[in-house]
Amino acid sequence: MVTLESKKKGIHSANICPVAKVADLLSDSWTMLIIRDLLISQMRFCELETSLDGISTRTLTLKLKKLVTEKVISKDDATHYYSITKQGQNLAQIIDAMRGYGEKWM
Amino acid sequence: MVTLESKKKGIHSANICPVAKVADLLSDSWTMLIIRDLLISQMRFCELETSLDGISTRTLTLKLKKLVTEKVISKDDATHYYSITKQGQNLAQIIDAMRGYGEKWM
DNA sequence: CAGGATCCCGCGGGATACTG
DNA sequence: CAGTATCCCGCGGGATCCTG
Repeated sequence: MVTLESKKKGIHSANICPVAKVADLLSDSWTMLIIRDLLISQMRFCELETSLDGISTRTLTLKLKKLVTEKVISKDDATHYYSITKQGQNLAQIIDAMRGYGEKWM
Repeated sequence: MVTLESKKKGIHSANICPVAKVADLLSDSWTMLIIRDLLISQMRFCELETSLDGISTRTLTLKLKKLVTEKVISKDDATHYYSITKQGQNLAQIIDAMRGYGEKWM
């Protein structure tokens, strides 16, 4: 019953807590890695597939769609390139903070 | 087959990319919210249960155990209080970055 | 190459009941 | 209150095949 609700209004009172909102967005690790890659340069589907070793086409498709919907990335329909939007670039701070922690403590 | 491996060495070549490591640690949203709460003050099991509206006892138990193992939080066995470790406090930068993005863009 | 469509399995995690 | 122990279900996501 939580599951059904959470589909609509986001998990864990995501509508009030900004941290929860982002947690909901990034709650699977593939998503963060896609963003990590696209922050470096635009990439095509198969490039991401290679970089994200092990991801299935289905999952990559779904994650990319979600990120496009969230305006984090955009797709050039002519060239088939995915790239970070201006909004999405703000996620760099999160990724950087993660990298900092990971390098130091893990 | 990925699943079995990933249990040992972490998901998505987590052993080489620091971002992937942290992504693996934070790959479920409950974990981030637990950290968010404990960054504010130490809390007991039932307090977390209340704050994290909707979490099951089983899940909270598992997440807390994992975080203790990761040296992110620690438990006082006498008082039953959970609190952030010094190492864990470094996660504040990630949480803050998340809050910043969430407030501005979501 | 870029995805859509299916099929299917595992495990993350909820509900509930019980113990120290 | 602070968990532990089961039982069970849903869906996230892998594998595979097909299309433009």
